[in-house]
Amino acid sequence: MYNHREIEKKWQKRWEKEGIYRTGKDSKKPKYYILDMFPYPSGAGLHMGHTESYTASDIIYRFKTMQGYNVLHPQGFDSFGLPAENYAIKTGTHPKETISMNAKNYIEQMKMLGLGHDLNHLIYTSDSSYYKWTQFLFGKFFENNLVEKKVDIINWCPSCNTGIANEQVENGECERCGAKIEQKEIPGWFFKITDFADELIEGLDKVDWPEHTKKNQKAWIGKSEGAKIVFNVKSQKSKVISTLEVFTTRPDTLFGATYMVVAPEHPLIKILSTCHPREGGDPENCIKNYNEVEAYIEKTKKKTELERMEGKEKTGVELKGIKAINPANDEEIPIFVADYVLANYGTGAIMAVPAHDERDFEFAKKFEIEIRKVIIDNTVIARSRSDVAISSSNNKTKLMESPHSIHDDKLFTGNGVLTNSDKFNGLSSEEAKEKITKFVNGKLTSNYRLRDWSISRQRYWGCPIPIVYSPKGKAEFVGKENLPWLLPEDVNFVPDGTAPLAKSKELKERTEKLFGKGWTPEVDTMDTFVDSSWYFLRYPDTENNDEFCNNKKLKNWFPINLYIGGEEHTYMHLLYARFFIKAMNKIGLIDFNEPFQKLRHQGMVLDSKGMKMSKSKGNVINPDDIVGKFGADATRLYMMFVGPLEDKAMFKEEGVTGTYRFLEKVWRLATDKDLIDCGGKCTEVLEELPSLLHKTIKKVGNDIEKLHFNTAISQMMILVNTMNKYDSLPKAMIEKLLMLLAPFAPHIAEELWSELGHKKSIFKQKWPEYNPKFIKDTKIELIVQVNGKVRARIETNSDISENDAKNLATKNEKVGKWIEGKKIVKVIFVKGKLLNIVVK
RNA sequence: GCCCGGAUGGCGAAAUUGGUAGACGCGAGGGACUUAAAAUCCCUUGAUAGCAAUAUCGUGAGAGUUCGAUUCUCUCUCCGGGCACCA
Repeated sequence: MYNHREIEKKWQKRWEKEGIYRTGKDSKKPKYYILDMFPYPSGAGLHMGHTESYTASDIIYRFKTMQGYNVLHPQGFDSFGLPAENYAIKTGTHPKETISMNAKNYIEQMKMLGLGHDLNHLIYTSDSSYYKWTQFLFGKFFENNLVEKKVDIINWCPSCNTGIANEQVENGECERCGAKIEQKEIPGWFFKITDFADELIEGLDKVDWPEHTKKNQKAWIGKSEGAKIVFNVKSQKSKVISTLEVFTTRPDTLFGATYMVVAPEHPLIKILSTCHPREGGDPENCIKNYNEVEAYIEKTKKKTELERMEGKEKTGVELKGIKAINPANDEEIPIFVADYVLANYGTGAIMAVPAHDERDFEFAKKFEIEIRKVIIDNTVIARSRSDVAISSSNNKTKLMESPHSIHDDKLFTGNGVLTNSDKFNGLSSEEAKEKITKFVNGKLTSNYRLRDWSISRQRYWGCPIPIVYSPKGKAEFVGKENLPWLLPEDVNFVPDGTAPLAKSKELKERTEKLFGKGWTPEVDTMDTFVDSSWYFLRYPDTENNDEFCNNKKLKNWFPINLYIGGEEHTYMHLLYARFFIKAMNKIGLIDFNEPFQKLRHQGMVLDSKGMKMSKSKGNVINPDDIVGKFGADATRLYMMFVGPLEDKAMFKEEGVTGTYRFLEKVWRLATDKDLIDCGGKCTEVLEELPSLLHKTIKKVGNDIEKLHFNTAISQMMILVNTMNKYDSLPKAMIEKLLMLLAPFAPHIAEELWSELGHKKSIFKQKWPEYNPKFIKDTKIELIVQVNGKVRARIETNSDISENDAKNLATKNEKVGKWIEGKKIVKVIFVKGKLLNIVVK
């Protein structure tokens, strides 16, 4: 009787004792690095999503090992982060303890699932032996000008009392706590990820990632090409008092710019708000309606992002007393402040071309600003031309005036041909972009949606930023010799608006002791995404105290062959990690520039009705319960069988029954049948089996390689169902089956393998090879179609010729019915498969 | 609104390059074994008509290309996810 409880425990113990999961050293075998996204050790433990993706990577690990690779299959914990800190605030338990307790539970669960991670080389990002190197890398970035401190408008979570990255804002709410995000100007550290924007786009071309993931990441970086153009700003006294730079993707429409807009946060407003004679200005040289403008700015500040989204109607206030000069035609145009222009995209100011931009169009109509058409729709021209040809008047000027009047208020946002643009008339948009930009001394350039990565967090449970400030306020790296720059222990981290580390006496004293009186420590900690941006570099060399990873090991193990994890990490983790690798490559720390050669996602695991699992809904399924009931092998098998890895999976317990039954069948096959030891002559013993076995060997191998685990399992089911029909079976055949099954259901495979008398683990066996000789079918069912419809199936030899097939088919009674009295127009023959007779 | 996915039986799904639609599993129905039940085994299971052989229809809808379309092209509908005034 198949008793999963007994055998799974037994083998888990034995495997651990024998250390079969340890990565081999200085192996001559080729390397394979399979990586899981490491978990945050939460109190809830592993969930079904982990079960799915970790099983997938475990199958790959065991398969590649059996194929003769030296496989690195590590695991660790992303153990810094808010939940443990919040829990500490609530209960007083130090995050360290929470983390270690939870991690212990995770490890037990991973063992329970039979996952073959090398647990002797675990990583905890909150361990000083790890974050020492996070700090080292920060120092390297600092020295190489890849990180800078700047005051910027950042997203501020008033509940967490900390700044957060753009990527971590959801619907205007904090991703972690749900509080409404405010915009706040605070100083903080930023990684210069935007320096790598182009490389981050280009690098995607050389990695094997899902196409949609690449597309999404590219869209997130958001490159758009256009020009930067400077407008002069003058006062009532006709004096140029300032300039306004804009970014536009449509410099070809410059002649149609009839007003300008600055974002409420734009510095120009402040600069022109007060015009004291003392500052060389006078009241005639500034914004005359500043009170009104200020009121508008205050109003937008109070608007939450949600409210801004709801009220799509354009609002704004004209900056009275000043005008901008359109550099193309020297016309004076009004300047507005309006919240439809964003402070942190482009230059925070736009030239508005209402005739050719939807938003500007709306705004201009509301504020009654001139809508000047400067581009004509090509396709309309083409149409007009033919109209004109009919009326035999092929005059270009006439064409441009009618049916499109120059001052009409139709909106057209596409590219076309220029009009009303002085000497540029008649040029295409493409040509004009370059020429007009040059004409006004602008610069063709690219702009990105991607922002620099704000990493400062005013939290306790994170990696301390290894920076100290001189008495004059100059920031300096603490130096490699002072790493790890320890997270202080004497901190009460209940949030009160000041950064927790600022309350540490020890940190302050440490800083003064090492650097001198008046020196102060940086009190912010790093975003936890910094920790997870390089963890995979540490795995090959977790014990190394002198380097983050030994150079030889870096050369051996990277890039990572396969990375499996959720699609939700496309914009943050996967982008940040790629940035880290590119930055480190630039500094010369590593010699590759893409970390993850191949990436695959696992889909979400939903409940049986297709709902997301959540505590509040009470529909969370705990892997422990399922494994307790059906065993790890049946659970693993089900998670893989339910559908393609990347698809969403609905978890149904009856489904696990199915894979459990399958394992019982395998068990009986190996224990109840007469096993024949027929040496090399097994193929002669039974008719259909050798062919099916070899087809199965081929399919299972290919499917694992493609991560099509569901079809690999169904193929094994077919084999088992067929084998089950026989009372006696060649022992070698059972053994091959067990080897195929081993990566999926390791415990039962190992148990039966040892029952068959083997002393050495099944995972030390070489992956079976198939013999093409047995795969080739000699007999086939030839499909005969008439006009594309299947009319007969004729058993025949697989190598039948077209002529023979045709004769066979036309003689066939069933086929005859359909071609009788008709003329055969054409015959299509697909060798070994199909014959299609086309009749009329 | 834009971007990215997806849509195949009662359900999860499968289908090399355009070539037998529905493999495999679940569920359901029937049968065998059993005093009985569970377990196991066998049969049936896309729809319609028919005792049956068989025929017609059928991969979200509509069109197109083709001897032949789940697969390729176009248009549309619905569902899921992401982004959201990106200049």
